Amino acid sequence: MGHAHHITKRTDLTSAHPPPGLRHLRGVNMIQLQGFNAGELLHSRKPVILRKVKLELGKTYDPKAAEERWFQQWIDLGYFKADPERPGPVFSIVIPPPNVTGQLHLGHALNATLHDIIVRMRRMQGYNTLWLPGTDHAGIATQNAVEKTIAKDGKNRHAMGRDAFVDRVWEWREQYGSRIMLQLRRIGASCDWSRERFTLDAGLSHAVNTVFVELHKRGLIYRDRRLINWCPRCETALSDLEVEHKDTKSSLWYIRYPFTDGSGSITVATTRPETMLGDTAVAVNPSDTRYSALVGKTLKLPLMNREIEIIADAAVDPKFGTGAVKITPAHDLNDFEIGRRHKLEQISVMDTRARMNENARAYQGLEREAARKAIVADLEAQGLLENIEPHTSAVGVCSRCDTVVEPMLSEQWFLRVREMAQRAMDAVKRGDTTFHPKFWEKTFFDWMENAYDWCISRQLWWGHRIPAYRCERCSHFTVAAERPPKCEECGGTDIIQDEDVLDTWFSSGLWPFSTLGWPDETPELRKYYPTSLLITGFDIIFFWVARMMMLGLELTDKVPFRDVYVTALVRDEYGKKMTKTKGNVVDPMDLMEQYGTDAVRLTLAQLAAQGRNVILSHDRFAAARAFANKIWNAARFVMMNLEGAPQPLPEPHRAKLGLAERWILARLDDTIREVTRAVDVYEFNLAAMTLYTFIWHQFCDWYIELAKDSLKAGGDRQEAARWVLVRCFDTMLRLLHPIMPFISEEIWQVIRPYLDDAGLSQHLAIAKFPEPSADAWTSAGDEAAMLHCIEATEAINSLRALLGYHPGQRVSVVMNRLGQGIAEELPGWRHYAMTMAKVDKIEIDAEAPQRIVHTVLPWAEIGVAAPADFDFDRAREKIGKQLDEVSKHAEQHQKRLNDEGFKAKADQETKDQVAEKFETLRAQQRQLHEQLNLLSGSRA
RNA sequence: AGGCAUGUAGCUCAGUGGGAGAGCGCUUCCUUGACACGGAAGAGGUCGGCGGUUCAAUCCCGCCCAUGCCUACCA
Repeated sequence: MGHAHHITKRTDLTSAHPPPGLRHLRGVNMIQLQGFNAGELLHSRKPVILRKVKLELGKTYDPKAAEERWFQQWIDLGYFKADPERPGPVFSIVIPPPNVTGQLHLGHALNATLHDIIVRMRRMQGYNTLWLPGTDHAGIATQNAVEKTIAKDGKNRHAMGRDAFVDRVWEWREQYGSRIMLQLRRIGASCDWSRERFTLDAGLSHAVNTVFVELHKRGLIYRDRRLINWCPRCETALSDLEVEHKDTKSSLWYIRYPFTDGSGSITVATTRPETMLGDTAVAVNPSDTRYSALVGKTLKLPLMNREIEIIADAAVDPKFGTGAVKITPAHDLNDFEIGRRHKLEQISVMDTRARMNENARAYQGLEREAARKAIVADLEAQGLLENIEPHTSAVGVCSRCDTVVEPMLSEQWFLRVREMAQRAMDAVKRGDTTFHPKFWEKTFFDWMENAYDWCISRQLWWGHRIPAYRCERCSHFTVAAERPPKCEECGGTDIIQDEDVLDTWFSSGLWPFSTLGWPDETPELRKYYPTSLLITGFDIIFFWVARMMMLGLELTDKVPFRDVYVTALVRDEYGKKMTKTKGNVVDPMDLMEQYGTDAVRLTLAQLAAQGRNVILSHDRFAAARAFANKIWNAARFVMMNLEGAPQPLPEPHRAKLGLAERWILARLDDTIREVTRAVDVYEFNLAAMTLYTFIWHQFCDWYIELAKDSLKAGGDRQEAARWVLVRCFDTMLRLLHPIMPFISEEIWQVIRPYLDDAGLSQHLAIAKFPEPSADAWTSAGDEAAMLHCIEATEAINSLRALLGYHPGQRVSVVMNRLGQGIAEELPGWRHYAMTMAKVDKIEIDAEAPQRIVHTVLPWAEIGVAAPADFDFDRAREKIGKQLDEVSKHAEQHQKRLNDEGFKAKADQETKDQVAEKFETLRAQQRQLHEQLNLLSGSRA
């Protein structure tokens, strides 16, 4: 609900533009394709060639038109299809498969955006690129979802029977399984959609069976009876990872256990009185002198009248409770271990739904909680309850249904992980696989070092049936990919397949190679495995990344991916995790509707800094939408000025480029370098920021403004400006395309006819990614000149505002005390500054007339004539402030220069720099003093 | 209980061993022929605290505080 209010609020604030439904009334962008219409293009299955595009652009960018226009064309033309036969460097990536029943949430949107950015960039850079999409059957999650659904019709899976229920789940999958894939297309994901996989596919199931049989043969998969985590609601075993710990307020009960000889009692403290029915000992620490005399004594277990012994075990903490612990090997992992050491009997007192069983005698049939109450009451009645203390402990609950997990004795299949974990850690230590950000490697190692064997069997119906066959005669399990004719142990033919299925993460763990055709040596496997990169959230490093590393190395002898980029977790604007129960889930589909897909993608890329959280704010999306609109309008400007221009535009001789042209082309090269570098090292936010700043604050704010004159001038200047505008736009759009694919393609198609068509692709989606020019566009002198131009412009504008000039009014400027070389460079830029700051004349070293307010730059004094009614106190205030600032800095530099340590230890280059800077600041300081005096003189 | 991360402008976040940045918000002015989802000019910060290393620390190191997350078999 919270977020909905904010969306509404934002819409209200910006009511200047209509809600999405009414958008068509205002700035609809109309790109008319001669000979085709967009509807036809969208539905055409045949390759389409765009010949000529005429532009009639509305004032506001309409994302929907572009989004509908291009995606289907890209697909139809097969741009995203991977061909293993194609030569060239490889970039491959498999999607973290979303659950079939899921729909796109912001985590997916972020993830897909980052995938798509790097995949599109690599594709444009000429890599043989594969992005493989697919979904996960998500065993327990999906089964629970379907159970909930059928419960509404009063049905349950047991009544339906296994086959009918599984059919029902498949129906569900048919219904919802493709929803999230369609939503990924909406966000622009350039996957090879012809290679979509599902973890229960025939191919992947074959891989799963193969792996199970192979790992069993290697002795890594085994069957054992031990204490496992059991969800009494789902009625299945769970892995350690599927148990969440929640701090729960409860009590610590102190219970007296009388000695059988009647000589007194020992008091134990427990958080689970109901399991005492299964106690088979009481343990104390061997070094605990309070109890050392009692070890070996027998006790009468209250309520059960069973004899148990006092034993000594080092695992007991003498400081907790009374230092004496009741031991229930069948219901507590710690007790299970102690029980094994002391060969204690294991008495299970609950059934699979956590109700007390026949071993609980009088309490049989009670739920856990009811049994607890009854037992505590009975103990109290017998005077055996010594004390009750409040106590908070971390209770394990099922991560899928929140039911309190019960440690249960059960026979299950396990995967031995220690050796595989070691190998995975070694691979990361060697750098075969690298985590980004690096600190996640520590998390990975921590878990790997402590990994227990993985319980991989589940008492569920939805999943990969375990390829093991139990003999009815001797109970031996024969493991085989196909149903064996007879028991391998006794030769009995009465064998049935294990009812259980595999943990869903078992098949997910094979995903990077099973999707490429493993165990067959397919061309895809040869070409694309190991994959280049895995992008995923940190919440599944253990569940998924670790398992893929272990299984990949074990089965293919290769790491499954070279790099792992761990994304942050998307949170709401209050920093809270988004959950359905909190109702703070923001639907990315709504965001795309409201702001446009490209704006959503840009925002997610900007927020994808290498931290842990991505906090959403609607203002960010609005800013990204404004940016899209800015680009759109820049395109309108360019197109307006290409009226009648030749197609393609001829490239002007370098000598005909003005300073502004050379400067913007140099900035463009900087941008190419920075964006490429940033994406290479997965700094998506930097790539986004770099483009944003270049396009808005360099290209639009400066170059477009400076080009206006040239465009009006005609001739060579017009030709050069047109060419530079188009070249910048072309390059910008190519750089932008990975982040904002729709608007960039939309505009690129319009400017495409003006580009040099040698080797030019039909669509931006497969155009070549830019590389910086071989030769620098600017000299050092050019750079200095433009810097001075910008500083002068800003200084004049600042003075204009101070002096209260109307923005349209032209002013006259005087420049005094020009620094070294300024007079020579000035002719190159003075007209730019005059345009940008609305100046009608600049006088150099003019006889300073009265009523001029100067500002002092390090390389010149710039003055603007004040209007007749100007109050000079305001100017004095401003100059005074400037003087304070400069004095402060000068003082800092002087202090540093006089510092003995600095003189002795700083290197010469630094010293020279500081000394030079100090001289400049001193000069500036003197001039500002003079200005202040002059202003005092001007007051009258 | 351990581990990891974070702490910079009102908000959301970049950033760097030598003069503190962006977006949004705020103030003032402006509909000028691309764009008011715009333009110009501003205000606003002891860079969480305390120590240390260094000629020099917002940045490196240590401790502390706050917040978030993960892990954990104190019954």
